[in-house]
Amino acid sequence: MGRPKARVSMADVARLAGVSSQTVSRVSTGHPGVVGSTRQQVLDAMKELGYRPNSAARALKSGQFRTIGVILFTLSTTGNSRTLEAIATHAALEGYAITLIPVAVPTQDSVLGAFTRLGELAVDGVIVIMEVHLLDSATVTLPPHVQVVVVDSDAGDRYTVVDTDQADGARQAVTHLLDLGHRTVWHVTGPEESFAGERRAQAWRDTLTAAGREVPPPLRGDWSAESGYRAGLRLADEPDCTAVFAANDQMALGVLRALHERGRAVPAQISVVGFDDIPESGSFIPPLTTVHQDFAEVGRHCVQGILRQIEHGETEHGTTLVPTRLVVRASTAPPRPA
Amino acid sequence: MGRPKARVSMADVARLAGVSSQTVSRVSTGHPGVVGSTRQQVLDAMKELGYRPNSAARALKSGQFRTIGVILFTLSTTGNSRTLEAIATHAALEGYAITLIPVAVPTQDSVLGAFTRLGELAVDGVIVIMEVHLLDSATVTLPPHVQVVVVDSDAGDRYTVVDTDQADGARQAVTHLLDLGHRTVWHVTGPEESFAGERRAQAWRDTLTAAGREVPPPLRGDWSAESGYRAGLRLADEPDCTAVFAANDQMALGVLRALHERGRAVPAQISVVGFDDIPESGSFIPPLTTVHQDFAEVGRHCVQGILRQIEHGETEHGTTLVPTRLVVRASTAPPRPA
DNA sequence: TCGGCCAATGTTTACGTAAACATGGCCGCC
DNA sequence: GGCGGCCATGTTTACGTAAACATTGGCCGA
Repeated sequence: MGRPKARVSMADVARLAGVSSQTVSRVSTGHPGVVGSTRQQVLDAMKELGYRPNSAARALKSGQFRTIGVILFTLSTTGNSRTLEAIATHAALEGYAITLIPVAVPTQDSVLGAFTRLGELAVDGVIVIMEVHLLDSATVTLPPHVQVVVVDSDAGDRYTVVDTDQADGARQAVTHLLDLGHRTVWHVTGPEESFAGERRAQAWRDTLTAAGREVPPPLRGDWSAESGYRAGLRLADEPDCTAVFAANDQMALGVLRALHERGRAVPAQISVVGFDDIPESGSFIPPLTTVHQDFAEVGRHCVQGILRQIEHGETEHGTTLVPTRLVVRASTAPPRPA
Repeated sequence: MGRPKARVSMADVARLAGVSSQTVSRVSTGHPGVVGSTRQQVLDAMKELGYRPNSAARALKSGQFRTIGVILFTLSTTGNSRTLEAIATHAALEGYAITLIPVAVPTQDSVLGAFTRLGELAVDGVIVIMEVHLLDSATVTLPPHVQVVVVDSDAGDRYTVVDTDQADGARQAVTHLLDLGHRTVWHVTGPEESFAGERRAQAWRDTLTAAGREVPPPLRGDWSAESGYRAGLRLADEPDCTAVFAANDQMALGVLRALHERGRAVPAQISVVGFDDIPESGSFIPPLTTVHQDFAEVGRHCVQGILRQIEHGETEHGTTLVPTRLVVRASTAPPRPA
């Protein structure tokens, strides 16, 4: 296909339509003050030439890129990829594009690197999906006019933060098990760098304490099913253990397998609750009782929050918590009478 | 913080350093021909002012955005999000940014819409992660100079295509089961719009036929664990069924649950093989034998392919297949002697 | 009837960068 | 010792768009 010309500019359209390029600009941006017949001529010319506005020129002129950057460490956790998807969808709805800024390793340095690169990137705002104690605001210099929204953090005083209500979710999980009659609840935690994990663990501890129950030693996991399996093997050896709260569904899956291999029936002998409600959790053996996270809602709030800052200049920080909901399936039951 | 100035331009740096803005440009782009002492002055001035190059102006001048667009339908499948992650990582390595273009529904219209929007987006190339029979090249007008690489498609004659070697993976799965002594292998397919699913099914059929075995009717799934569960319930009622090949791990999970509920032991009575090797599959009950897909490699080839086109103008199309590998775990065994 | 005003459109300019071209000073060679 | 050439740096210009300002021409009211 012999391409007629590398790129078609407003000037080309203007020439063909017999108007000035400014009139083309007015048509292109939908400004008023162009009479119908002229507008139509311009539109025809645009179509004939296959005109597309040059976004670089627009951005240069307006200082706005209509783009949101998303910094994240990994897409391999359900939450991150689902949140990103929701962000992308809502941003597209508002006419914003998403630029992905992957950070190879979750260290302070690489996050700093991402923020630095950001200065050169064409973004109006940034959403950070990451544990934020990695960000030491004192050493990070954000380019001016770049707004930030953070997921999975407690930095609500410095940034706008959106997150799932981790604490309430954990509380619901533990309360559900206590209500069933379990004396206490064991916990398989996330990795210690994770704020989400930390908060789930804290709420687990608080709920038990508030109910006057003993707090068993937590078992440290790393979100992976494999780590859940290792924890499960140890739990299977705890004669007193009748209820487990795993900090995510993958680890719960590992716990289920360990208990199954050790011949500990779920839920007859031991009840298990997860966190996330990944699509597969309803197909575990047995189907998992878990805490549902609304990632779509988190993504929606992120975009909403960043756009409020970008477009309306609002800089009021604060934390938005998205509610969770316990989904009761078949992995929990009252404890077997001793 | 009283921001000193909204944005710092080369002119500002030039003024402070006492040089011309062109010299600043040369330092900024790393061009030779600037003597050490001058260079240092400029660098100092940049640092003092917090100068960051304006990417919009650069793009306008150079006609290159150093950005790759990724069109995809959903991030909720393991494959898509893992592939995207690899693409983002490799693109970042090459100094390219990734712009996400989510398509709400996988219809021809919305893909067309994405391509149209693309014309206005600041991208040098596009990677499409999607079933491509949705793309009718006759009606799609791509902006000039935008290159395309496609995942999950057979359009190798029109585009550069990168994909997992679906056929070989399925062949390995089926052969493994036949080698164990199973007379034939049942198949739970993906949705019919999926090329990947189609090809796995075709290879399953071909492998059985080539071995002179009977081809049982395939059971249609939709990638979800739930659909696998439904298929599994039906398979549990097939007295002849001793081996099942599910087109992905999620459906295999559903099959496992159905068989478990119906009291059909895996692998003693029925062997199950999946596809994808998601991280959790090693923690299924029992741990799943499955076909490992190297999404990282797919992503790498995508970026490599698109950059070859963008930077070297190569337009030779073709298909790159990334090899798969069977991971044998505990869900397969020889059939019980009749 | 004519001045003024508004609506439609045209002209100029600036956004920040970098290529292309221009300048000036110094060094080496004959 | 003079001149050609080259290296370091400066000046001009263009990329495509859109805001700000300028210019038409027609219509309405006094």
